[in-house]
Amino acid sequence: MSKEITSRSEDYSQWYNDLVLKSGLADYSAVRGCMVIKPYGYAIWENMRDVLDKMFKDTGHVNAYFPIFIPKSLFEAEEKNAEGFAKECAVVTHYRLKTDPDNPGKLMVDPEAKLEEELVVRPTSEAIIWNTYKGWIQSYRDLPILVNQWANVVRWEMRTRLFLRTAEFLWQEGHTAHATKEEAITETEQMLEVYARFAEEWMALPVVKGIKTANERFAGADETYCIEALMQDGKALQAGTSHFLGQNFAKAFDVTYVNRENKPEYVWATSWGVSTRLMGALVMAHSDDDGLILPPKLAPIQVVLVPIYKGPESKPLIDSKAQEIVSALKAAGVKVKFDDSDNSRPGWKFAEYEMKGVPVRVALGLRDIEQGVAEVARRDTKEKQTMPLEGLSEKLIALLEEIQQNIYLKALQFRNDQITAVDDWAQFQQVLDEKAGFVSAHWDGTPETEEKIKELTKATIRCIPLNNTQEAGKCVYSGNPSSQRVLFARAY
RNA sequence: CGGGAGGUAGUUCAGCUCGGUAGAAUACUUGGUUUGGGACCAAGGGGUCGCAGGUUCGAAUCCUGUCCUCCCGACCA
Repeated sequence: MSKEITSRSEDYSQWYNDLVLKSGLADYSAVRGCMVIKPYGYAIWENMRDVLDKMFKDTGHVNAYFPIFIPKSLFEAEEKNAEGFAKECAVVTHYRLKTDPDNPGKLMVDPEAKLEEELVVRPTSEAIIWNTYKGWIQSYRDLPILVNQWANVVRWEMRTRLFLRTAEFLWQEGHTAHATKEEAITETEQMLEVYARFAEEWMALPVVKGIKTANERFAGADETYCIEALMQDGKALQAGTSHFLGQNFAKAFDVTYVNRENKPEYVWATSWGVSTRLMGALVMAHSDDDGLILPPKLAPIQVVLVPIYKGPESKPLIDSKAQEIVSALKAAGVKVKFDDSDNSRPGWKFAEYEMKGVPVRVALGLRDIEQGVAEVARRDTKEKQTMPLEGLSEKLIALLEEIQQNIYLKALQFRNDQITAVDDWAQFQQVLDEKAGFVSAHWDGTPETEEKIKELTKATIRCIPLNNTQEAGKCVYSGNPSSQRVLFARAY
């Protein structure tokens, strides 16, 4: 059939592309580097968004929306931030088209309609937001400001991959303003914790919480916190970041407040974000050669019910029994689909829903009904079992929870097996080439060594884990003294 | 942005070397038989050959340009 997926062992990249395209998550578009997120993929993103949005609100944040266009003069105000993004900015220079006199029926950019000041299409919104915050903040009584926005951003990437790196992507960006450094740092850490909890409890994706080195830090931040996940091919993926921005943006945009002593102070800032890249992480973390494996808590369809008809007279009986099951599951809040479509047979449906990663499939035929049972298949292990119809919905709900737990534990074990402590340079390279995953090694703390290691092995320091054990050692590359191990990996 | 590969029916692809007016499988539509792991029979519809130029009596095929995708590299919070 045309739905064949390239196996992971044959070509991991192709496997990923096949999965995304053939399970109906996304499509390529007519625009370079930009994808169409299809309804099935968008449904997963909506689930992620809804959960995160609630978590943000539970921690005191509110949503707002800022413009997609940022005047160049605002964008360049915070120099490091501007420089960091300059190479990948889309820029609007004109505001009008006109018919092309030399090419009937075609349009051209109207040279008369040049903007006085170019508009940068936001690669991130710190500039426009801090320019706005200046007007919102006068006194310590105006702080903190805890705002999040759900938006699209554009980063003109040279090489794109579905979900993992696209020119346009969807994300949320939180931007907070605080009176004190301590409060801002607490906020940064709190949001990292939110991301980690979301990844582990909802995506079933174990992550390492850590701090980025200066080289890997967000442009304009004093400190970047991150959650790092490991994909099945042993490459690391940065799944979310939370930045302590210090007073950099407050100074660039002159945002001050007066404290209780009526003295002006610069405001402290944070920003934090996760994007549709999480979709890529979700796909790569759990899925297999037969298709997606989705964690039940984020799956658009948690249970699919496939009827097995036998002769036209069986349909009413099977349908009515199926409806009972559907009603019970729906009443319990389970997202269930009853696929009674007649244009494909059961075997085809089985394969299709496996491809789409639906966690649980229930098959129901005359034989089952006679015996008062149904055939239940779980996607994560491919195991089938027979369950009594009596109390079926409770059993299915328990099974969904078990699947959620199982794929997390499986990913956790894989991740833990893929952290290798290494103490000499030859072994460092060998582990990267032959085993991949995270390499835990001593580093002398200098950007030069980090750069050199990247140049030689393509591995970067993914993070310095939070609450890292302090132990004396020697840098795996330079041999200089080091006080702790850091995690290296080749990354997406 | 450099190197390589590709773009022909909804999809996967053949046809291109050697120019002669478009083909398979599958999907789709209709009717029928079916249904416990990707059903079968019969009939039917569907493509400005990525786009734009050029060569030619004639271009999917040859030439030029351009857009999109994949792989590798450089780049990337």
